[in-house]
Amino acid sequence: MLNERSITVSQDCAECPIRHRAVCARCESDELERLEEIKYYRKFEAGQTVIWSGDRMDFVGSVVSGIATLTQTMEDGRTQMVGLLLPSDFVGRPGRASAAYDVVATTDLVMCCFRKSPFEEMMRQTPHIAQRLLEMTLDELDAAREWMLVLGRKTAREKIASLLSIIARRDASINMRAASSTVTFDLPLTREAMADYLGLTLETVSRQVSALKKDGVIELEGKRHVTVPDMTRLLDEAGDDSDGGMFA
Amino acid sequence: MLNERSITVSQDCAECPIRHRAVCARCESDELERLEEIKYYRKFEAGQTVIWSGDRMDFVGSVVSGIATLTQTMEDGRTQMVGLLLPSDFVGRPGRASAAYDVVATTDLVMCCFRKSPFEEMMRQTPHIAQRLLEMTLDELDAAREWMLVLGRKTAREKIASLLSIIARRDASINMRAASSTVTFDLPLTREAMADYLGLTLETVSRQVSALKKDGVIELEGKRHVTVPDMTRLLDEAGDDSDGGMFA
DNA sequence: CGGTACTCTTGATCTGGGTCAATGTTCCAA
DNA sequence: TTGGAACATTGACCCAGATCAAGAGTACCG
Repeated sequence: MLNERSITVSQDCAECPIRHRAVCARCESDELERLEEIKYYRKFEAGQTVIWSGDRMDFVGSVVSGIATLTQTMEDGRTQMVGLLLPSDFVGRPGRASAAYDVVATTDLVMCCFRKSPFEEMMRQTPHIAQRLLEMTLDELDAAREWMLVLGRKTAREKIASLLSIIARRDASINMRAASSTVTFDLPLTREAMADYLGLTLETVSRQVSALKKDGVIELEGKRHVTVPDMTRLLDEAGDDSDGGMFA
Repeated sequence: MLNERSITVSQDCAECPIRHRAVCARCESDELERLEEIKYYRKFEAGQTVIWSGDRMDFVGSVVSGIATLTQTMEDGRTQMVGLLLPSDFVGRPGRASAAYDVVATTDLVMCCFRKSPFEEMMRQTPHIAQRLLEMTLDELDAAREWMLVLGRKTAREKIASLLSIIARRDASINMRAASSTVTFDLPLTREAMADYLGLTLETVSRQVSALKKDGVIELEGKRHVTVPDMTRLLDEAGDDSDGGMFA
């Protein structure tokens, strides 16, 4: 969830490099071969549900392209997004039979899945897979805790700025114009999804986005295309301590 | 953080059983011996800081007795607790040099620590330690995400009830009177600490605790000693879906 | 085209929880 | 036994964000 995971695409595993790197950092050939045997792809359209909370989940996997969300819902319908799954992020829990959250594709989505029991077996035999997974899980835990601060203590404006910062930062490597701090990206979420992530209502999200626009912190082209003329300013609005250790 | 970790005390590692079980579920004798070599104890008084966010952290460890909190603070002083460390909970991150959060003892605290680099070395050599740690980290991640729902979507009253539920549940095995759903425990946190955990102010915490008392959901003896006459009622107030999968 | 179904924006009003302030309760130390 | 420090309660008032309501784009389909 929202970590910077310096995934370098390896030449040796051409077909599905991101997942292999995500699962097995060292990418040794025999392991890759074994992973190859138990893997398969699944595609989803924007809006489709990958899995419902409580359903049997007999695979683990990672996002190849597109974006998915992890959400929890209370009986009365209040929902909270608890994770945003971006390419290379891992889903599923070795050693648990059913899904703990709803996983929904917010854009068209391709996932690379591994059948769970052979994957678990392989994890038992291949120590550094468990170590890699531990590393990734610790990153997610940090991200979740960072988000607890956002949810518990930030104002609506700071929340929006925080969300925009992470999305911007993750696209930064791709879109940042050299020597400038200008960043441009497309919002992969509706106002409602943003609200669910931030613990706000969609009206408040809309108002605060408008306010940030009016104040020149961001520029909007259409509803979804965002330009941040000055990232420093945005980070400042987010209330992050300078550098923005957020999601690092 | 707040997971039920069915730690059974093993006879073979009498001196410091909880940590060994926490770190190494299978508890084989040669590994225990190696852990023994690199472990040491640290004691803290209530209120002492174990480590400040950003400080070099050259150990990992787990809580033997007492309670510690994990908190983040913004420059302007707003603070959010992101974890509650109870006996058997693990602290520290293999592969990271500095602490990400302030760790503070809220009661007298004993920790069992392992020097980080030999521990990491051992983890490399002993696969199931990494697997055990992965399991624990996944539990913590679930707990953190569960808490995101509390912070983002629950009302003040529900937040208080949620917090009381977890504390009650964790003490349940010890204090629950057979065949009754009555639970009694001491709050290990000040009103302010509760507020920091719940994303509220201490005044609101105080008011809601009083309200739950007035409505007969809880009984108070002094400020800290709580009796829950009917756990079902409390869980209901917390808005948890029936069973209370929370922190399970 | 015109319709209908989303998604988003904006306004008006209400309210839960924050803020400010005063008072209570323990408990310890002088 | 009294003073003070830390923790807790309670009241009065206020405001950020929720709620309710009315449009405005935008896109797709018959």
